[in-house]
Amino acid sequence: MVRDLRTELTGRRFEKVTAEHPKIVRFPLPAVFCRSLTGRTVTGVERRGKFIICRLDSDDDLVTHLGMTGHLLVTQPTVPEAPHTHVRALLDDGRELRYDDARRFGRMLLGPREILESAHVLPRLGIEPLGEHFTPEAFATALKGTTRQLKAALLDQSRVAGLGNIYIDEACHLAGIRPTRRAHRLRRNERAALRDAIVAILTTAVDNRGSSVDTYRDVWNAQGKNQEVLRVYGRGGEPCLRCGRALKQTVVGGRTTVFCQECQR
DNA sequence: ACCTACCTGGCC
DNA sequence: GGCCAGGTAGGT
Repeated sequence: MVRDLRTELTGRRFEKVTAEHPKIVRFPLPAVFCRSLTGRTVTGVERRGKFIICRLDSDDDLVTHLGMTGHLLVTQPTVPEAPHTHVRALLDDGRELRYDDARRFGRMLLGPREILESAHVLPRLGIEPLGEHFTPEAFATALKGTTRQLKAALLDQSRVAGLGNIYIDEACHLAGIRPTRRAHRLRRNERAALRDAIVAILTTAVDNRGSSVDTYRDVWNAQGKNQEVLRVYGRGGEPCLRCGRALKQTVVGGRTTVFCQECQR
């Protein structure tokens, strides 16, 4: 999404902005948010964990988290709006940036980077799994000092940033490690395998333009195709693609979890 | 470190 | 009607 937004939005100016729900537009108040965004030009688009960051010429950042069901769409204004559209921003090329989110678990924030980071508006985030610093040593540090189950530790955004329910199950299966293991008990070689699996799973998912398991859509409202290559997520009770044994479905870290009792130890 | 709440929609 | 869903955030 960030790559597509970078292409679509960099150099574009926001002409007219409307926003309602203060639950979605969390900071500042929606009226101030709209006023501050109007007339601003996007200078770049970045990502940190699951946060999408649009850099503006005002030195503010427009920060978006999609939650479970959020969509950022770049569309012609003539296209009918999704039912739960909360933010609209008319662009200087005649198109519109829209945020819709049925469950309203997502949010948008606008302000100087330091303010968003300092004032507890944005949470503390851990290491970037697709960054150059995601070494076996850094991964070991991230998993050190927690007795939690491996999956619960990986869901913790302050340890590794950006992993969620789908890709954690996928990476654990690829690495042959049970998500129920205690995070600090992994052997060095297991951690190395898991680190490589995380990078591989995420890289493939991005190449495949995301997992449209349910409502995920890209900025042009198109589905990804990574859901077609998922190994375990959503396949509880079905045969493991590696060994054929029925995949086990349980709950780990409060989330539905699927793994292979044969291939994952 | 764990549990529940927050929301709507889709499925059974 | 009840249950489940890509994710936090806040209380205990």
